[in-house]
Amino acid sequence: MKDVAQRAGVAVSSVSRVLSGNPDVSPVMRNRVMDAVAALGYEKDLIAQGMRSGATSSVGFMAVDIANPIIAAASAGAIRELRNNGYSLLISSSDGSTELDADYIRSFQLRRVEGLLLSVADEEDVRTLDALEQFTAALVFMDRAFPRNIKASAVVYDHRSGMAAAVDHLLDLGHRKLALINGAPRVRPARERANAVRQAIRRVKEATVVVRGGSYSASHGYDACKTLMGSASPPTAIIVGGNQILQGVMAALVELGLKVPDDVSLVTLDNVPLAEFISPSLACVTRDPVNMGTLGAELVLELINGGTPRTVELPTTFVRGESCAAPRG
Amino acid sequence: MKDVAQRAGVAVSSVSRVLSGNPDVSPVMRNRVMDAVAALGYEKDLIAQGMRSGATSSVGFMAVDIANPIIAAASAGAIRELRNNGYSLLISSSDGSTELDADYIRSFQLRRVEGLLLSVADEEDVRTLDALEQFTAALVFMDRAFPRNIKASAVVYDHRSGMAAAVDHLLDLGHRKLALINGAPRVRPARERANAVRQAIRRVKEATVVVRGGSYSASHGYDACKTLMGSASPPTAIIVGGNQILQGVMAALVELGLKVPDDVSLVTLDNVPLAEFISPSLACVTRDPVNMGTLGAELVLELINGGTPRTVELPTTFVRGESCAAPRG
DNA sequence: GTCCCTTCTGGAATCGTTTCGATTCAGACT
DNA sequence: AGTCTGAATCGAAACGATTCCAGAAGGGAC
Repeated sequence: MKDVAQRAGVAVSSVSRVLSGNPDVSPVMRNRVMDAVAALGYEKDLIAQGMRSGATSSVGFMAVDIANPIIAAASAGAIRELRNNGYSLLISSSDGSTELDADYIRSFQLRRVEGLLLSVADEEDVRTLDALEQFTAALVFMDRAFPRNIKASAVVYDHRSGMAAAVDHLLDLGHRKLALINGAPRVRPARERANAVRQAIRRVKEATVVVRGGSYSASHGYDACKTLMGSASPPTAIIVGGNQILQGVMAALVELGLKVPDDVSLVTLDNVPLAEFISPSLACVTRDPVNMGTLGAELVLELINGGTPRTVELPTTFVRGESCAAPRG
Repeated sequence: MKDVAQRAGVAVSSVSRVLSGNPDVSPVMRNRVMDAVAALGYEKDLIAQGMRSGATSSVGFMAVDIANPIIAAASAGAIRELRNNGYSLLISSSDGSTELDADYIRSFQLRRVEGLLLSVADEEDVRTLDALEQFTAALVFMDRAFPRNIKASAVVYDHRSGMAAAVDHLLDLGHRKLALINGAPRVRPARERANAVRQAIRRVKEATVVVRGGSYSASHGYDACKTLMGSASPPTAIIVGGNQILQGVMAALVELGLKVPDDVSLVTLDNVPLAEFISPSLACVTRDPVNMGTLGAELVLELINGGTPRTVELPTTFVRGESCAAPRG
């Protein structure tokens, strides 16, 4: 910029005014500066701008696992929305480690992001909560609960309605012994699903449900499924709380020689792309993950521009499939 | 930092020295400064540091579609590796738009990233190439070819060996009319696959292959499959060049009432998580996408630290499946 | 006591912008 | 001619850190 000023024979402040579209510049000045800019191939330095203005035009995105298709889709939505508003996205992936979660929050803070979209690995982790309390920029939780003292917006799914519809369907088919193989109970979605299922089942007096919490992993699905199906009175229907878990469940069912839906009915989560070609087709509770990212980005921009925190709820839908049938006998 | 200096009764330069681990500080000075830092809750400003030193400790990641599971997995690998070296990752997703590609490259440049990992949407696009020539930081291409005049490292897949093995298998089963429903020919992987298939088929004189290029989309797969199978002499085996394309192909086959492998054999790409539960099991050419991200990150760090550009090749493997059988008759 | 050397510390310049107050100058008015 | 106004421009300070240079102590050796 100094070079540009020198070449144009003007002061750096004038160059800055021209480049920032300040109206107090004469046409002749504008031309001289623009010529010099073109001649020297000058490019502004966003770092220096950010340093001066305090606005880095960047937002952080904290995911448990960016390779998870649901989260990847959400990030794609956020990237799009933020790009349209001149913001860049810094992404992290904690791989489920709560220490990394806390570290990342601090790291984003040091980088002076203007906002943070996050799905923490554990809502109750002290280190994470500490880091969040220190955090000063805009905060938007994605499908997570957070303590009152933290001022933040949130975008959450209405897991209850989708789950309730699934349970209703199973009850209507005649199932009375259900099981939910759930994810980590320390995050909102798993809690909501468990609560929804427990509540929906009350409609039929003699119906019962077993909830098996664990991690969002194939191994948890595998173990839980084997245990459940090997018990004295196994469930006639299983609701699977995550696409990773599903893999383990499917593997376990194959090993046990159990057929879906003949031996056990199955409801799963988040229709993954090729699932429609699995036979029998899988009944599932779906949602629009891209939307979560888009909305999250909108909320964070709102906060950055001085808006007040608010929570937005997105729907989930139950989709029937051949994997659900009346129980035997 | 000024506040810290004032509270400790020392100069800012001394505070900086203490905090940056400069050996020229007395223990008493160190203690006074550290006390003041703790008392004031001081946190360094990475923006200001970056401005002064020119090192932003950030790297860009440019994907065609971050929601694609392969790319998402690669980004997860890159994030992990970069995090371990103190770098943050800025992610973009161009949704296949070449203009956005060029814009993003410039945007990363303005943000002074120290390196860029990228998969461009079109290797030959002029605007993209222009932007790349202007780009001054470290450059690592992910499974893309690039012109000689651009100094960059690259991590590429050996698509040929996996594809050749697939073709060999089909030829051995007796197939003589193959088809490859391919992605966009303006990027390396699609070109490599097409070339590999054309070359491998020569082993058997009377064998032929039709290559149908297009986009990496379900609709392309659907259209191409319908056209191919509706032709006078349809192929007896189809190789599908992408997981999005596969969806369209599967849908088309269902509509046409064609059974795999009875009516047509199928080889696909990039075993997606639940594919193993699709019946018949899908033969596919697989690779390790996380590795691409990890290696890409290593290469970019190498360049940042003054290393010379180099290209690393990763293997692909053909995995047999029930979707391949001898052709009818 | 002087000189030199080492060790530590302070002050100032610097990175690339933006912005504020000051300055210049042309033209209008008295 | 003198004063005033407003537009256009300039110079300098500031953002928050790092780093170089100079200088101040302190310790030994003579």
